[in-house]
Amino acid sequence: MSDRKAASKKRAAVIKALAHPSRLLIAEALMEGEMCVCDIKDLVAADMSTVSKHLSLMRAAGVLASEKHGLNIYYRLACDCFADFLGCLDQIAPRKPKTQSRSKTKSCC
Amino acid sequence: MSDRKAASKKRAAVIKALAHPSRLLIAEALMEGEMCVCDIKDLVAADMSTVSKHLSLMRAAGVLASEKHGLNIYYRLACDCFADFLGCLDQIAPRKPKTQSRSKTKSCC
DNA sequence: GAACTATTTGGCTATTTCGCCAAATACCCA
DNA sequence: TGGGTATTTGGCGAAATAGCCAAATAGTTC
Repeated sequence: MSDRKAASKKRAAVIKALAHPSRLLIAEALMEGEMCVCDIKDLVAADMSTVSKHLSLMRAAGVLASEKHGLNIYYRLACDCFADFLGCLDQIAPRKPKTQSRSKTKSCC
Repeated sequence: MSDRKAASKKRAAVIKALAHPSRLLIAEALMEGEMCVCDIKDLVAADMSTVSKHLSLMRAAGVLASEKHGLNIYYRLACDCFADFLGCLDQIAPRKPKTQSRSKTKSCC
């Protein structure tokens, strides 16, 4: 695979790491601060192994970092810049559907 | 599906719309200005129908808008905020792998 | 209106992703 | 060392996605 294509795929992988409802939820929660896997499991309400795989994927993409404290493993965002990332997302798809002040026509930016 | 879950899925869909090498390439190109489908087809070097489906998906997610001028249909970004979005991406996964000034260890933010 | 061009849609197969279960691993503490 | 807790990994079936071809559509020009 060409360098250019590999880079393109890597970049897409980073986005893919957030392109799933559960993973997006995790990323949003981690903006508040780090969490251990068991808490994240409660947050997304899925099987432990499913959550673990989501976290592994996100870490592999460079989106998350993890660290062990005592018995638990804590995950946190690897990058501060997600505020920008998610801010843009909010303009296109608001977090709370009912709170949308304007009409149904998507009025972005 | 609950409102909350639907919103979450919609938000993920927006990100998904960029989570593919070809679609990311298209979005990056459109930051320079609008393009017609045939030019985009040359850009991503794929079958016309494949490109069209990518574009439809991105428009459905609210990422792109389209307009007809003469014979051609022109697509453009529906939102200015992608600069932030992609700026964050650049911090995690640089556009050009070789130009990476630091060592291989990912030093984000 | 017929031929032509640009784009979209339908249908199909191949590939990838998802999420559960069960098993494995890692690590702490008695 | 051995039991216990937290997390990861392997495997599998189900669902979603990708990309090609062929056919349909829309709109233009003659």
